[in-house]
Amino acid sequence: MGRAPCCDKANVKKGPWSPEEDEKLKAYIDKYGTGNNWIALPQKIGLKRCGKSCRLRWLNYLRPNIKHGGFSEEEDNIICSLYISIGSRWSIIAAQLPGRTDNDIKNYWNTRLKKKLLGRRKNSNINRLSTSHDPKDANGIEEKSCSPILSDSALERLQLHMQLQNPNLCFYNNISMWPKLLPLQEKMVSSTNPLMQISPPSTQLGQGQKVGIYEQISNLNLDNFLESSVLGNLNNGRNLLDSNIVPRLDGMEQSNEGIQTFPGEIDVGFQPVQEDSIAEFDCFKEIDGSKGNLIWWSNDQLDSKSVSSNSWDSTSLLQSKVIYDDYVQGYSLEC
DNA sequence: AACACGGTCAACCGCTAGTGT
DNA sequence: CACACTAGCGGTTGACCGTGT
Repeated sequence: MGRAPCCDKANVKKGPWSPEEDEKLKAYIDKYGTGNNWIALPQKIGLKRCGKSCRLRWLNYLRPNIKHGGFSEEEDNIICSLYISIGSRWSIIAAQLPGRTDNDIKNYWNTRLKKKLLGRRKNSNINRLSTSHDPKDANGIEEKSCSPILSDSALERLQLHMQLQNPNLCFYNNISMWPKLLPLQEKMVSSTNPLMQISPPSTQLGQGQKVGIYEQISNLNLDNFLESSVLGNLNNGRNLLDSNIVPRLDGMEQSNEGIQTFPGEIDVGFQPVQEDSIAEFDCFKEIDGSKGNLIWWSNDQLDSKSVSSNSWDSTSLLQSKVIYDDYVQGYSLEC
């Protein structure tokens, strides 16, 4: 037994809205409001439309102060930042952009922004994938393509991750991009965190360089880092980059919220140690030539209602694992 | 001029969470 | 507690339009 339809589809008009329909809907809502019942609304007005359709039309088009098109560079950066951080939570992203609808942002991302950001990177990534794995096996027999089968979303975010890893742009590899830690913070971080005492061979210091928290992070799993930053942000209500952070590398299983443990991987989590200390964080400038800042968002900057109402926590955990698996699958030497 | 193709965007669809009974 | 119903969300579709051939 299927679900009952929300409306009588036989008597419901579909397709583009006429100006008359718009006027009816707008006039009614202006006068009476939605009455918190979209299903009943079209009958009251005398519109042969589904309630859902009315709602969508109002929210995406008729609502006051709606902006269409003409996204500013600042808006671009906000969308990019949030997409990298939280993925396709369009409603959350839209909540940060007054006058923009989730539908608008979704369309804008899918049709323009994604291409703008990924387009230039695409070729180099393809090259990397094709050259990093010999298409022929030891016997010279051409293998079936081992190109990673990534979900679109995972691929996009992976590519953006890689974009952030660009040696010329990435803050992991570019010390000048590292956020400035307050002296006290740096001291706290280095004195309390075992990670800071671990200096892998790859982190030999060059002149004028320092090994700090961010370089240590760079030796860890990138996805863990990014996903943990998001999880730390939303699950704990604290922002990795707003607060000070302490990556954890203690080899112990962690079950705390916001701490992810992937099989066979170093356990990486982040603990805020000083919430009122805000590190400067402008390291994502000029990604793909953009002059603006990419912004990492703290929980209080996000609409916590929409976040929580979206069951974000559980899905993000799953999603991050999927992305992580995709990443491993895609770039595994076994491939 | 006619056609093909690709980009854009409004609208629809199906699913899920929340709420009321 | 179970069920029904609704709002809201993200993915997808299809019409429209501009551009290239």
